Amino acid sequence: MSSAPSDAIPAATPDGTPAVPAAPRLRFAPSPTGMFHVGGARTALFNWVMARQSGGSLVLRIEDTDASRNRPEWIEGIIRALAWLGIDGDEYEGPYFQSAGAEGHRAAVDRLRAAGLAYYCACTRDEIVARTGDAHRGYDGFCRDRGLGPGPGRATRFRTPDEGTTVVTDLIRGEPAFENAVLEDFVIARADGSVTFLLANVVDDMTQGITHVVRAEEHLSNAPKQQLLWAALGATPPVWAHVPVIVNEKRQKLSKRRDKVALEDYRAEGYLADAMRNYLMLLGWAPAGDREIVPWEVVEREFRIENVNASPAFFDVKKLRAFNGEYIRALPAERFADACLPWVRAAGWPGFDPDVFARLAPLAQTRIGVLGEITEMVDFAFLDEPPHDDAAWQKAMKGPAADILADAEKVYRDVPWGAAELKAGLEEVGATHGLKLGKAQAPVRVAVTGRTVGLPLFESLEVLGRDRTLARIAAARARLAAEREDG
RNA sequence: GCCCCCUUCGUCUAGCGGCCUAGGACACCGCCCUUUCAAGGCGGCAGCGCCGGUUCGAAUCCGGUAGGGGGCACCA
Repeated sequence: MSSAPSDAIPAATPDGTPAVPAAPRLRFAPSPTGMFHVGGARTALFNWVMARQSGGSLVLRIEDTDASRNRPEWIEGIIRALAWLGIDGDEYEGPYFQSAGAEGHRAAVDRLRAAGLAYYCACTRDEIVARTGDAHRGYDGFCRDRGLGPGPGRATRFRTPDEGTTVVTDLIRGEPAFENAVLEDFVIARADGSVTFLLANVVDDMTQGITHVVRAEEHLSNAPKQQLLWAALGATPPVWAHVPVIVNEKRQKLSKRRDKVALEDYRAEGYLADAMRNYLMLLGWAPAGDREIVPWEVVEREFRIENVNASPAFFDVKKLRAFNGEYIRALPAERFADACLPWVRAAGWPGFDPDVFARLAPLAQTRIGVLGEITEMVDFAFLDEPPHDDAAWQKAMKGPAADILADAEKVYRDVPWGAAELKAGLEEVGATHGLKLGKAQAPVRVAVTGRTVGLPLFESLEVLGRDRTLARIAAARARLAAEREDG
């Protein structure tokens, strides 16, 4: 993080007021209530890039106050996923845990109450709904001026102003204005004394010196409430940036239940971190010029939060996959082979041979979109018999297939064992049956690899070796003969 | 119902008053290359939601309208 502070991130003062901290402080504050998802990843990336390009800092805060929904493995999942994307431990301060700040949170609530800016409320949800007749009407202010003291079942509400407007300065959306009158008196502390998100989040941002809050759009309506809290607590609110949500094909916010959103899942399928983060950054933003696939340095240099599109972006797995293919192809051959190893090993083939794999891998590099697909490309070489695929068999083993196989077996018995010779040999075989190579290779391919499509055939045969190739052709001939007899 | 946000090809975007008969990418469709399939090359299809206004001139500015989205918990 050597670069000098730049003007990349607009300062924290909307209007001429002085004082902006020299270095911006940003934060990523996920709550560990499930698998870390792509939306969170994008938000983290945005924050990270902004911190780096401005010479500021990033803090990671785990908002773990809802004990019933948190799990330690999800916390680890967040940290692991961030590291995968390049945001490892020395890229941020923390992780801090929100649960550790409970004392400060309560103190803030006490201060607010002492100042008359918050009050005890004894209303239950049912009572409120019964009075307002609408589950979405918000709090009606029933306990506002009852002067209630502490007691069982009594939450604490923040007293929102009756008049005026709260204007939120947002780097992406301009200055959304909210009438204070429509802001309900929201709960800041539950009956059991624990504080809610709205308050804890603000207190933590304050104590951690956060100057820029970059988070998902779903929080936009929380911003005026939180800004009021900042002011009530005597601090200058941060600059906000609410990034548009990521949506599915139905244009709805990605949901853990409906959509495939876990970063882990994509990683497990064989998406490369570089491809993923490049793609994620392009959701709502684009580098200068007609470029999309760019080195991370370019992203860090050119990204501007103000240029992020304010409308929701569709998470297009097809495009992600295309990006991934580009990144896979750009890998040096050895790096590609190494990158595939986890999937290849997980396949558990007893006959696996790293040297054979190293020879096959380059042939597969232009043929897969995600690393996980490597197994179906090379499995034939490590199984005792080619994989079974009836559809492929039916398609290839008709017409002159039996004769081609017979001739091929004959020729391959003593042709010099090299791809070029194997190709020439089969070309000749095909010619005697009036077939071009494209047709003639089909039965051999299915006989040896079990599939109708795959790696270049002759190179594959070369790697497989004469004995195994011949054995497979013979086996296919036998099966064909048996089928003919049956009917 | 209330509040807020959003609106360029199917999708992600470039565009920030004339360079736009709107550019790129993914997807899709052709053709070429070719041992299958990819990759690669070439070409094609396709868009400024709508209505007013401002202006010599609008995708770009303003106002409406329609549509979409987010939020409205003692969750975060």
